Amino acid sequence: MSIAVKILVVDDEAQIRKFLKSSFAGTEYKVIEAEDGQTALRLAGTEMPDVILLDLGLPDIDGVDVAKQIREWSQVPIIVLTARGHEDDKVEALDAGADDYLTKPFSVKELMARVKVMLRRTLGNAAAEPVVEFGDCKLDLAARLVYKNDEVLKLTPIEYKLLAFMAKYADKVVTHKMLLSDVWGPGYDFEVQYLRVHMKNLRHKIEDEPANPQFILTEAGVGYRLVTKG
Amino acid sequence: MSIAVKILVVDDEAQIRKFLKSSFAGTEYKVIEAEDGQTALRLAGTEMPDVILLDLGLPDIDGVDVAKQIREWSQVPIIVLTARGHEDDKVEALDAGADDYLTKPFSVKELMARVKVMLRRTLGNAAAEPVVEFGDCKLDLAARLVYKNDEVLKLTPIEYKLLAFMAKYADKVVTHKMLLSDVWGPGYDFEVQYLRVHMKNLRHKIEDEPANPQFILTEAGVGYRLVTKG
DNA sequence: TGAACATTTACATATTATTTAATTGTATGA
DNA sequence: TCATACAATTAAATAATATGTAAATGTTCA
Repeated sequence: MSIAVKILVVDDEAQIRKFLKSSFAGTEYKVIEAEDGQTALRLAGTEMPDVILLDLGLPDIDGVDVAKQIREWSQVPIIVLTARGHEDDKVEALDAGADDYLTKPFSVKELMARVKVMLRRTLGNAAAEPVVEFGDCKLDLAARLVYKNDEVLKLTPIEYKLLAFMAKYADKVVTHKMLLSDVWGPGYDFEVQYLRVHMKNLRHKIEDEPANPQFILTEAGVGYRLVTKG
Repeated sequence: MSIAVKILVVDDEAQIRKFLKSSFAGTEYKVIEAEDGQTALRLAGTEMPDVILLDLGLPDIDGVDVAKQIREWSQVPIIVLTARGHEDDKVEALDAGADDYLTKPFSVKELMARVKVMLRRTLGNAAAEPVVEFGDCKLDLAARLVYKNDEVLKLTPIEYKLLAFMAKYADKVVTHKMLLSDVWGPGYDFEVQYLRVHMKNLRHKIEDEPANPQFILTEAGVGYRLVTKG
């Protein structure tokens, strides 16, 4: 990656913007700033950032709407920043198309890691691969088969659908709602218990240590995330 | 993919035609008949046979002339049948464009062999034959034949279509819907019971232990999968 | 008409999904 | 820090579906 990666930071607090800008100083990243939703939408279009860090508490437009509007024309990864106490918003934002979230206060280290993961998806391999790998598992979407150590795993239809959906959003957070609507259809948004049971069963087939999952991670109160980085 | 090999038998003796037809019954070959030269020329044009077995003693046109006329526009292999005592004619026929000859009486085995040689010459080099193997079975898509331990299996049309479709997607899961639409056509998407019955019958012909299938695997709630790799 | 094949029916078995309930883990405010 | 409420994991029971099978009934074609 020779050209600098452009990060759009959207936050109304100048202090936060400054903090983030200095955090990325001296790295391969270039930070541009927006202090409100209007500016964010404009810069998202003109500057073509590689990643957007979006605070939800903006003075003019609701952060969720900003995410929604950007998603209408762009696939740029959006990482949502929420303050503790306003955590309901993040689920809404994820449903609106955001890719990941961080709760303030967060460590720079973790932020960097999340940004890197997002970039690997978009810059690394643009074409959607028909095969997703994680650990010693391999998901062949074309063949509709899942392997663990080159042996075909026996998954039920629901288990497969759940895994395939998470794989589609590899390394990104998928909300309960997204999973429930995709697998069970509309009207099942609140049957979170279904997810818990099936995720447990999935983990027992995929994870080496189901009680300490390495691939299917729980995002408490939000959803799940399939980790593919090795 | 070629359909069954078509053989045009040209002979004025109904007994001979019947004999040849029964000889090829139950094989990959389909026999059509002509009892005189006129009919032979017409069928050679309309039916597009893959091989022509031509008796030289025809009531209306001289067999040699039939061969000559066909050669004016077609390269279809012509095997001439001559009775002992009229063996001079065969030289003439070969000069006229015939490819091979057999002297009556001839054995079915020899006839088959000669036909195969002819077919290899025309069809063989056309394209590498698509063959799918699994266990001790072999599916020859070009010849439309299925072997188990080198013996030809007798499959019904539906059974063959099902197997061929699964072979096309070898080692991948094919859904009930895919199979039903391909074999029965649109509008049969829900007749899963058809599949169950025919798959059971297929397994009884292909599998060593139909109750514990090794090749035609069930993907519960989804479809089936033909395993071709060990 | 008989033979080969396809469809339909009925039912035992196998596989999945859902529900329930007990337990453990985690976030958060006093 | 601790208590508390909520969320998540887990196992086990029950319900719902899917599958394989055999056997009866149609259908087609020579």
